[in-house]
Amino acid sequence: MRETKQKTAILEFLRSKRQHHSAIQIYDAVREKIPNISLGTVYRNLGALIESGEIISVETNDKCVFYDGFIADHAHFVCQGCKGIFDFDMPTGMTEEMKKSGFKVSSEHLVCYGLCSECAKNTAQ
Amino acid sequence: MRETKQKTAILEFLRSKRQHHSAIQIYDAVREKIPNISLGTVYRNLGALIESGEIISVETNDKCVFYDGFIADHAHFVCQGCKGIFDFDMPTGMTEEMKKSGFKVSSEHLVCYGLCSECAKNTAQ
DNA sequence: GATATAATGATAATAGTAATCATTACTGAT
DNA sequence: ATCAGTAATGATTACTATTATCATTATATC
Repeated sequence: MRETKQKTAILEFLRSKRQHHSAIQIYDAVREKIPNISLGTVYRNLGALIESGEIISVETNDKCVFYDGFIADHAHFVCQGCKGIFDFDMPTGMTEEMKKSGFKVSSEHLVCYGLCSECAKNTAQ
Repeated sequence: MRETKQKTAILEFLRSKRQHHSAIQIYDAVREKIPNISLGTVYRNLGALIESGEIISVETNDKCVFYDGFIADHAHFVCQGCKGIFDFDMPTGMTEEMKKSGFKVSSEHLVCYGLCSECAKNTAQ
């Protein structure tokens, strides 16, 4: 995998923001640095970066995919009110049962849905 | 929500098989009973059944969506070898941290990736 | 059974992502 | 530093899964 300014810009953007971004959001952000970057290049690099383990992706219920440059094991919470994505520690001891069955777990994706503290406060009457 | 033979057939199929099926697989299976059912109807009913909580959906890494008529809380394991989907108990005590933060958790989706016992055995040299 | 209307089948439309291909630009050897 | 080989790019087209549209059909209520 060669070093290109497009790939570097995408990775730097994802690492600079502790948030989750869709492919188009990344495209828009990177275009400020590389105005003529192609959306295809963004998708190609996101795929390659996932493949190499430099970023991860989060798929939410409504078929949206978000990319995350923070790769330490963590769970995601999707707020159905404000649509925000929040990080949480991954619960431990989760894969015990699977390992017992002889399964080799290479990654685990935990996404929870509900209301964040703010939205929960506002909907309570 | 009205009772239709299309909806009944979809739900019965999903409940009869303890496996996970994509929309097209469901379409093909139900077409044996209702040959002229439309794929749009399948999608419409799958959406409605998810909405009403009668089935659940599992999104895997490679953008495939599978539907599951077994709705008791459980985690999914996707084998990257044979592409099979396996069920596991959902680990307990998982949402403690989220609840402590004032978050209201309504559902949790845990998908793990790796190799099932069979595929792990075959790839070990 | 007649009526109201939700759901259907057929089709077209959309959105997100992947493939194509000529051109550009990294990288390693000279 | 220059060059050659080739991986990655931008522009575009193609694809696939899903959703919307709409006239027609079938379900539930009276």
